[in-house]
Amino acid sequence: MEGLEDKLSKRWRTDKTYKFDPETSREEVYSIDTPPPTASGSLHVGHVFSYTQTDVIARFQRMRGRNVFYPMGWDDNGLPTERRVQNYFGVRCDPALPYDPDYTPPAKPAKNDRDYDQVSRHNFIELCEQLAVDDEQVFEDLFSTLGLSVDWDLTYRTIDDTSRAVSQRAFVQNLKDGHAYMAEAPTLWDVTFRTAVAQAELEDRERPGAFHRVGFQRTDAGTDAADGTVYIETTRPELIPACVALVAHPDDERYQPLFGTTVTSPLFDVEVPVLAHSLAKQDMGSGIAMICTFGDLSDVTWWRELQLPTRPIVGRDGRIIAETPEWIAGEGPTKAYASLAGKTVFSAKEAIVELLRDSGDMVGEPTPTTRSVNFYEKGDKPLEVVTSRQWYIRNGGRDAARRERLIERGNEIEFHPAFMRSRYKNWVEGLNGDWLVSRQRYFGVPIPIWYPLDAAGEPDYDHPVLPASESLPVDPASEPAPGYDESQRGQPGGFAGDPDVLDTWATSSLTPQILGGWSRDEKLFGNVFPFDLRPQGHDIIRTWFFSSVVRADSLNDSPAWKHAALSGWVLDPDRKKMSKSKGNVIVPSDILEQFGADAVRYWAASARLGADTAYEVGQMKIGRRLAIKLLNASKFVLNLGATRDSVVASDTSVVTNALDRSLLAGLADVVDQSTAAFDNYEHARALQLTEAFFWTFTDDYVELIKDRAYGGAGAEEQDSVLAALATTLDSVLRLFAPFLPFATEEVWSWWREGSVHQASWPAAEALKPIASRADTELLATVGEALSGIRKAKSEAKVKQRTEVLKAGISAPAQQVEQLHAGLGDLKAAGNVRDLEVVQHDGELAVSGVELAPAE
RNA sequence: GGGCGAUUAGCGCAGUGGUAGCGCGCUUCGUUCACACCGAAGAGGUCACUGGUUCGAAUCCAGUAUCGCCCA
Repeated sequence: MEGLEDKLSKRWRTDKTYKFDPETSREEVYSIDTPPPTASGSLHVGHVFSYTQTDVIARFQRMRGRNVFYPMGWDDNGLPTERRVQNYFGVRCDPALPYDPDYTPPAKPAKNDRDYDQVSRHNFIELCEQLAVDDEQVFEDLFSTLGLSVDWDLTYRTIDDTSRAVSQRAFVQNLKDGHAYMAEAPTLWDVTFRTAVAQAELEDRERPGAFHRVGFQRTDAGTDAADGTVYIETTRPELIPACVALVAHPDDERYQPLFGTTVTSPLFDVEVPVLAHSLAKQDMGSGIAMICTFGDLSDVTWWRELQLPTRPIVGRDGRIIAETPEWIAGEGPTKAYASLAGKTVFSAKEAIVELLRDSGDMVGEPTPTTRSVNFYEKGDKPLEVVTSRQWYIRNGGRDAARRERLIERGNEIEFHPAFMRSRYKNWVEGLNGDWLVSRQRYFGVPIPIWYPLDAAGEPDYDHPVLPASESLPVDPASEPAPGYDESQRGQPGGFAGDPDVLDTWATSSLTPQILGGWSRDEKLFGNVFPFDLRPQGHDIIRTWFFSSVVRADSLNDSPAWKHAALSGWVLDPDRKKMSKSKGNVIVPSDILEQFGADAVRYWAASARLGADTAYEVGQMKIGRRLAIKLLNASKFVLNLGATRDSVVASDTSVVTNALDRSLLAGLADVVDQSTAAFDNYEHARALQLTEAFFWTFTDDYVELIKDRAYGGAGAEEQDSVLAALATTLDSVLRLFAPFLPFATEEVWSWWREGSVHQASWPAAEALKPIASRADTELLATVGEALSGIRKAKSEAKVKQRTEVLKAGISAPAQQVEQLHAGLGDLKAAGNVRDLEVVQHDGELAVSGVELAPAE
């Protein structure tokens, strides 16, 4: 096994074994839209696992005669790369700095990120590009060693010129068609990364908090003197200055009398209405809540549906806005606000609790509680909701008809396994807003938009300036808007470039368009789109899968793919998800080195699609054993004299022996079943079938026919055996080729021309004439008898080669016939001198074994 | 709280209506000219639980429990 990966993967590269032929037609093509991995992330065993499963399918389709379009790309666009570049080089982007063409990063990054080098946006992007290329080489080497049958000539990057152009073109197209729009709206905001965050990037986390019981004064207290105070319980008292209303459930009798009245907020004396809304929870706290702009997504819903004013107090830096807002007036309120201004929300909370305590507006002590809080999946501070101007793509989140349409798109795609479709459906049904695609970052695809500036220098957002399609990709931060000169940038009457980049998903959702040649090579696009296969993990159905469906629907009015193959996850042996923090991550290059690619592939391919699978070294050892067994058994078969010419083709008359016919009938059956399994995207089943057949072949058949193969029963019998051996080896190599590409290719090279990976998938047709007059059970029966003889020797604790002087086999009539057909082979393999077969009802049994005395 | 899935031998898994399977591990034996990175043989399971449908259920239905994932 050693050395095969290196030798053969180089040969495949040189010979362009996996090259896609562009001169083709749609029916010939099998196209695969692999989600490009993030090369700046760490390589983990999950990559090896899922990419192997895809490759197995690709190899099968190629052998079935399809022109396989199987590119690999690198998703090097976006935050993970930015982060890695910052830490790797010790730099930080300051977009205000000018470009320094001679810049070199520090030899060693500063320990504290405060001391990182400040670099211009252009320099920062250069560093991203530089590091991404290095990272990608590591991935490519690994995938080559693993034996992925990717056409490396088609490699792409989600940040390269083509991808940027396609991404921008698609965005402009969406904008023209009304699928993209700009809006000023409450937006989930990560204060650490200073960027907006989309619904798909959200994560709920449990966080400790505390209910603060705070009183609001009724403005009609004079008329209803009983009690002029309404108590709310809030976990975010620091947002009291942002309060715009109180809300209770319409059925809540305690508060029904208050609906339509107003109250004033403590400390700030702002008058707000008391309103009813069904989203308010009667059993939560005191049953009445304050609505702030904005504490969380419920606030956003209330604000929108109850048409409330906006009173934001949290800035994009996560701090309370410094200037006193206009709605806070009077000496007391102004002073109270001043003591919060500029503080983080955390400090502001402490400060306001003190104020409320002193003023007596807070009753009792805060009650600890746990609540779930929105986080950006990559962030570690709770998200704030801020109002800002952002770009959106319509995804059905605000439009039920469109949601239905996208669910229907999902129904047009065949999921493997089928139950995964409900993940998609559930996600689409649960959407609550459009897809926010602007990101306030640097390393990404720039939003290809400029805005005219009016006489006062204010941007006119209603009349954005779009680039011409042929000028893409563009960078509005460094290129002037069409029809303007760079000198007019930022000048009254001039223009401004949109400073943001697109969400990475806005580009990665376009991999079918990027690699299929959309808008650049319509002939190619017509031949590969919609893609036959989308392989991916089930965890990214809501992100990658969904966003791709959205784009293909809006741009191409089509589903993006015909089939989706969802891989499971790799779990550690304790069935926990592997993660860096748990320290249970396996380095793929180590296991490839240790067990060999075929062995690792065997482990990955023996898992069904969708099945989460334990990382198991034992399974790789089995794979390694299988690969070695295949090499050894093949060597043996070929040394017996089997050649290419021994393989049975149209003339099947050479196979005269019934046992040989039985083997080939079994082979025909395995070919049929394995093909059906593959067609059904059940590669694990195909592997299992072939493997079981192969072990029967080596353990029973090969043992039985050795004497005949050496010529012990004459030339005709020998020819029959050699034909059966060669035919079986030929098919078995093809059946195993998708799983064990290295071992099968090595064996193929010993006796055949070209590559097994360009050979055709075996067809049972040629074997049908043999199978039709064969007894498929014969081999199993004779094998069972052989086992009986071996057992007698095993129990007598003698060597297996010990001669048997005399033995008897009793079996039902049908099996007696089978045993007679294989009697010569059985006697030779068991080294039996005198073997008597008698008919007897009941199970086959070996008895009366007389062993020759030990020497 | 909602959705989806899993539960079969010590471990990892296959098995969608007809006598419970595979591999590892374990026990015993064995270096015959393909293979010690090996071979042969063997032991080992109330198919999570409770009901139901059926002549017959690991398999279909309902419920329960435990675990996992996704979403609130």
